[in-house]
Amino acid sequence: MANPWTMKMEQFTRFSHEERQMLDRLISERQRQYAPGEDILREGDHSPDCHVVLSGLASRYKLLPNGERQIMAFLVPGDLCDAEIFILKEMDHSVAAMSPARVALISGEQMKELLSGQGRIAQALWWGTLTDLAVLRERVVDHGRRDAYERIAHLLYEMLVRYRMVGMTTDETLEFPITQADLADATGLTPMHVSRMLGKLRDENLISLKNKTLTILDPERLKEIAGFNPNYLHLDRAHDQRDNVADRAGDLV
Amino acid sequence: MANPWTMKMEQFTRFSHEERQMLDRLISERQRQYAPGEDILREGDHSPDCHVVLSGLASRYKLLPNGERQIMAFLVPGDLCDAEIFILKEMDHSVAAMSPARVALISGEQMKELLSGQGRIAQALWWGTLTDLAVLRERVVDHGRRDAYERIAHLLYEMLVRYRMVGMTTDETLEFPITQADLADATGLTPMHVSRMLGKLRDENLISLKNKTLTILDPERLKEIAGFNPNYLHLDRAHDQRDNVADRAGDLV
DNA sequence: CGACGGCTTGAGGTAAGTCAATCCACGTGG
DNA sequence: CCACGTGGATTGACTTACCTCAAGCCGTCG
Repeated sequence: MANPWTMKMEQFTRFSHEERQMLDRLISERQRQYAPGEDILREGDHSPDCHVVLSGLASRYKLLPNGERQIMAFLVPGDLCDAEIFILKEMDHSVAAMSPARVALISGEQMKELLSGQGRIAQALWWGTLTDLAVLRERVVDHGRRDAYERIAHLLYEMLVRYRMVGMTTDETLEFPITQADLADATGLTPMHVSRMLGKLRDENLISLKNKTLTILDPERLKEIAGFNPNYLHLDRAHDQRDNVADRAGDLV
Repeated sequence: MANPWTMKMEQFTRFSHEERQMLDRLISERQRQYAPGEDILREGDHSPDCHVVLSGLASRYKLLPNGERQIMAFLVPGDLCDAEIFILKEMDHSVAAMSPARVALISGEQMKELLSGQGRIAQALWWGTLTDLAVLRERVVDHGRRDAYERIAHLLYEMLVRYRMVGMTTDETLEFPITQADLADATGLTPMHVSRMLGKLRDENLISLKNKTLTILDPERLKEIAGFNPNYLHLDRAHDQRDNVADRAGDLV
């Protein structure tokens, strides 16, 4: 079973056996467990290490002067928390675990070597960063031009595709530890309104969500409602021959 | 007078004479002029060249199925349009000129060499991409947690700082070819509401905007209203000794 | 002169927010 | 085993920020 970091990057390119072994070694050297709600990185920090989520769920967020929180992204297994660490002086936002999360620590030095190499790993890391950019752009579209209902539909559908990428689900059911308050902070809505919209999605038999478990009952219609266009995820290999479960992400796009 | 690309990157690091010459040469080899409204890159494109804005203003945008447009970023001189070009298969959004714009073309090959080098230029390019990410995150905060008035204040103040970075203004006055309809598509508001909010900013003697010229009359209060925290721009050298005009961007932050 | 793009202003409508009560699932301790 | 507290979800009545529709203005250009 591949590690999620490798698995994610292999949506972009295929690694050699040696490359896979190297990535496996890197993430197994040092790991740390975080409790739900615990900060992995805090605004203003400068950690010597990069952090890769291996299991659980995390969020990027900012706290505003008035105490409000805006979640800018959810991080699923395989996602890098802080690509910036070896270039920028300090974090401009925080990252917190939303469920029990296992995180691999990779030294800035090792990361730098990976990135400045000529190989596929350097390319895959660039791909990851550029894809993060694209996901964030889509979030801006979400907030600017989709109403609450579409916005939540889009977010849920995107989570499904991203979970697929790293083999965290093979059907339409996924772990979903995100509370409605979190969802509100991510979508720019109030928890009450999120509740109403989720209720509506349930009433329409599009999703089922209970006990931190989300099932997409009607992916096709949900995708339609969300106005979901998968091109921004840049799953270049999505329609390759099926050689592992992660490739099934291609079925959704 | 330094070219804006160099100037922007020197907010992050100081280049050697040779590095500056190299960058100058790269952007002078091939250039192209675009008319207002003309597309520089279109969703689905795969250009062999990277594009750097040298003068004028451009925007990243997406068109939605229903014909609405969402502007995700404004590009000022010194900004790279398409860092993705040598990694991703195709553009997931478009870029258009908003005023007469001069753009330098740099071949993907040359770009790849710059990026995979060990020197300061590679680092500065990474810095640029990571800063784009940070600006986009701030846009999400804007849309999620600031009301129309604060949102527009924030956008205007950010433009002032970014113009400063590349020496496009030394006081509080800048070229502002962005129409209210554009501003509406960038902020997720309607043009009518943008008009009302600009009117309010004018009434409060915070800005003056006519003939495509914007003057920030009261930067201190505008910054306050916007809840502007400059850390996300990562102007690491902002408080260095003042050796060129661009460093005055540091005065605002 | 009229036409047109960009901006402004007003009246009325609606999506989403606010405030507040209630409910439910849980864990914890007496 | 029940009492209780707590975090999360739900529901309802009322408010508001922003939208829609529509008219009118102003400068520019053919």
